[in-house]
Amino acid sequence: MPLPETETPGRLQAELMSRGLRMTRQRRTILSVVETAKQHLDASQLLRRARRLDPQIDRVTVYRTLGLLKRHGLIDELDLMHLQGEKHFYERRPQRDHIHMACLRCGKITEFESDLFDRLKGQIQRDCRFHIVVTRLEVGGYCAQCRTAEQPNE
Amino acid sequence: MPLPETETPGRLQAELMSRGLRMTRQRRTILSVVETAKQHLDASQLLRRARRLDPQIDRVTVYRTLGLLKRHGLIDELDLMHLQGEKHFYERRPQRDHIHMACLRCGKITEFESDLFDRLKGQIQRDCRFHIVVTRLEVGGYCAQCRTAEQPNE
DNA sequence: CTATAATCTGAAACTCAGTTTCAATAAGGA
DNA sequence: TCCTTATTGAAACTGAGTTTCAGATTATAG
Repeated sequence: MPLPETETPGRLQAELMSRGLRMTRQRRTILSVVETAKQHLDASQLLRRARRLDPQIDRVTVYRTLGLLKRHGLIDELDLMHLQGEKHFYERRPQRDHIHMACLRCGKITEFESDLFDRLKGQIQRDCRFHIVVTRLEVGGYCAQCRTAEQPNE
Repeated sequence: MPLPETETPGRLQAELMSRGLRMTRQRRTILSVVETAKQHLDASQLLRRARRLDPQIDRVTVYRTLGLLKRHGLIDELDLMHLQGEKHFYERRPQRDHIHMACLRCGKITEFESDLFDRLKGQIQRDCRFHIVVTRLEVGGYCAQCRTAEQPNE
């Protein structure tokens, strides 16, 4: 259930430039990796890919650039139910929020958009007088394939 | 917006016993701390409280007991939007799932139950043929008090 | 009421993700 | 081009959580 990829390449760069941030060689490289990623990547995967383009990049620069993108609301940080340790995964902030479902058996991550989710966020803003900046809905369970297979032994 | 506290004390102990697990002095102590906690506690807070009751308890036992409770679905692990580092918080699994809202300014955590959330989970199970085991919906933003105060400087 | 076998605990060492520090470097406006 | 300021990289550090293993404890069988 892949979502449509509608963002134009170079968008992150343009966003950061327009906010008066310096565009360094390292940032350009990291941003291009984030923009072209087809799956959710963690910091070390991002570093590895950035180093293929520019072997001199340090992991500390990756962390700093991720922090920058987070603070500017350009990417979202995911836990994906901590299926694989405590690391975080990143994705460009989508036009419309979606839900991440993580299969506890096969590890597959599925994304899902829903009107009910949009309405729920509206309800939170109204009923709790809470101004939403970021949301994270993660669901752990068993996907259609694994549901029908044998059940987990614990 | 505190939720009603309806669980009976000793419930966690009874649950683990009935599943054939050994009830040690340390586990009893840690479970009683989890059961009587009025807020979301992290592992080190839990350790400190457990040590007031039994100074010999080691942090490794706290982590192991938390893992046990998680695996048995008796507690839920929360990130609370990583407002205070990377640690996790714990709460007894409630009868009905709720949403955690974290104020990015004052750090207050608010809980919220919603029919729309229940319906959304139903939709996920049906439309995605996904068997839900655990959900985590966390929302970051500004609470009613902080919304009206000056806006954050970044 | 022991003896026994399996489980649990504590202490230390370790892992892993992420952060801090600070001197050297690079960006971009004057 | 110069100059100020932001950014980088390398190393050391932090903090949460895990592994290891010998010794202690539990539940149970006799």
